[in-house]
Amino acid sequence: MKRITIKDLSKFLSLSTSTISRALLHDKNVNDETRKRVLDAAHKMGYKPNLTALSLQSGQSKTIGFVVPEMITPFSAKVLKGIQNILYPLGYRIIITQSDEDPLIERKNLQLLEEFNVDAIIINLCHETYNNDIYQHIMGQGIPLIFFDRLPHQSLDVSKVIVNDSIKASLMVEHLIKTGRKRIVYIMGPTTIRNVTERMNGYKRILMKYNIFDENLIIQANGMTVQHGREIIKQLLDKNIEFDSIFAFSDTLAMGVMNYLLEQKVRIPEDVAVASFSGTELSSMVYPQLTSVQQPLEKMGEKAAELALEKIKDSSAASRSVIMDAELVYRAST
Amino acid sequence: MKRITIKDLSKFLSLSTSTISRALLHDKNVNDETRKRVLDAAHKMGYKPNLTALSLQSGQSKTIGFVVPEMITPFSAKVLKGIQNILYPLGYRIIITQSDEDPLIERKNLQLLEEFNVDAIIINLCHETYNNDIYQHIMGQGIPLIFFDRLPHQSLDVSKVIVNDSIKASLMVEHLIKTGRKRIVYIMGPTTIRNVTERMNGYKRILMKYNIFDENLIIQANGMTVQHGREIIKQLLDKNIEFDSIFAFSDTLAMGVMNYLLEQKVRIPEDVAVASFSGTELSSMVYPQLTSVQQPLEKMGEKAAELALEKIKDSSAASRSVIMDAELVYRAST
DNA sequence: GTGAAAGCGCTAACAG
DNA sequence: CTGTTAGCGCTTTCAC
Repeated sequence: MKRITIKDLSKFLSLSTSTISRALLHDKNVNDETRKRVLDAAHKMGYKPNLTALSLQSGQSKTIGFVVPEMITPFSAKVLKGIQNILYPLGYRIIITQSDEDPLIERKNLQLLEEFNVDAIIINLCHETYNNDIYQHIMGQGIPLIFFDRLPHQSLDVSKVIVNDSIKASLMVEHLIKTGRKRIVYIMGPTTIRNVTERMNGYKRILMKYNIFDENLIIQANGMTVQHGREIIKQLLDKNIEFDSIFAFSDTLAMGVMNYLLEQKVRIPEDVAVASFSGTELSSMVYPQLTSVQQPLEKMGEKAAELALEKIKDSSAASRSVIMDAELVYRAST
Repeated sequence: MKRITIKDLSKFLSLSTSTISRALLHDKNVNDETRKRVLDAAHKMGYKPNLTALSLQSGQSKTIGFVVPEMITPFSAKVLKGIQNILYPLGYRIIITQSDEDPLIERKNLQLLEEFNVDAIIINLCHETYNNDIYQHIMGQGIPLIFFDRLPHQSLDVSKVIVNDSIKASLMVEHLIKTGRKRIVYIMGPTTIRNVTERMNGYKRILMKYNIFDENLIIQANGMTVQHGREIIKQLLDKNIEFDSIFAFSDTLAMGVMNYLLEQKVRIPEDVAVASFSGTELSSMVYPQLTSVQQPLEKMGEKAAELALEKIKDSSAASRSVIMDAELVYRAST
């Protein structure tokens, strides 16, 4: 019932607590015999170190905060997986907070994590600039901040993990062109998200190269949910703008687009091809299965965790930007 | 940079740490004047209590473990939201672990949480019986275990939160019957999950009532992913078994079924109606939108958190089972 | 109404 | 190689 402590072991073995501690920590300054006795007893009595005591002692909470804009899609869960891969074996706890795409909630979450005294925060933010002051504040408190996917606008000196949005967007759009599409719509999310612009740049560059760029084909959704996708494609159809394919900023936008098109008896990909950018399981869960730029989310999580550890170990370590390679996956929608 | 401690305040105000502590805790044994000075200074200097120290002192980690089988669907995230609603304002941390539908990983996760010294664990398990010994062990350590959604088989004395699977399954199947369907297939998941059987019972009962039960129409998928849904419906078609509708155990199974049917040019719902049981956003993200039994996931999370708190406060509190009401939501797939 | 001292579980000087 | 002591930040007796 009650947890066994070092003190219990010390009484039981008639050794000082320090010796027990040393033996447990595999300190060389312990007689082999003694160490064996201690380890045996610890095992038999089911000794488990009290992490709270360790935290207090070391001044580190051994806790990492994870802040994400949403958990409706598997996106964040995938990244979390990667973070857990690295951090759980090291005895770190991970605390997750969801911001619901609301900078104000994100703000609260960050404050909460500060109270929790986390050793570092890994964050995918929901608005480029809104919370810059808090990011600064957190970092001022000596808590490393690692960004992934969506970055803050102002070039804070932070470590980050991203994919090369622009290039991969180009390649995906080029894929559409090569399959004979000419009127390619880019459905973008809110421009308060850096990647939205990055992917647009890639889109624009390749279309210009092929001499088929038409700025009327860039349209902006008010958000990034399936519902937003439905709304924006409806508007597009209502305006009678001609198009033969869609490049959507996210899987969810693409799903909304596809749903609405299918309802209108538009055939995918025969009449309209659809491609997106993301990398979640969603793209292979829908009908038709969605061609998409697949980000290595789990790996990104692992990398982010490693960057966090670097900063924890040495708070003056230089910030690093890791750019990972995303993969184009062609499915039935194109 | 460095966190302000009670000691800092004590030096600054020339008061003992005990007085500071008392003032901060709104103990009556403090002069109003003094309290005001302390509170002011604490605020100005940005004092934040060190939760780790509090934990060590109180013997409670103020941390709750959350164990889920998967985070691909928004199911767990929704429940988590509810848990956070209750627990974050109270200063509790929440640690999440994913079991990937693998009892062995679940086992590891539980052990991890025990190491983390959590005050309670809220769990949605992945196999009815496999880890019973660990559940017992955890409870033996005085850590309350709260189950939701999927329960352990052996009737452990634990608090739990569920919906009335059987009744709602009946109602959903009756909805299919009332829209003219007669050959209704139940696609079930692994029977190592209690709800699978529960929902089957509901399905069976109503079909028998209408005198159209045919046990050949109960088929079992090997898992619960979209892919499993695809495989099982393919088998069904290959076997040339006649059917006009599907009641799927989960949203993901239903999605796999729908995808495959659509690929085979089967019309939904004209040729085959599809309904499922779950309650995640997925059902309105797919085409056609999926009729589904919607569970009040966020509320379930809140309830589970409350049950956990009850047990934390008074470890001898009686276990409670909360049965929540699920709602039938009719969409385009039926 | 306030302070001194002990203790939560552990590690890390410092002695010996 | 082992033991003693102090201290991480906080609350909580026990004195005064």
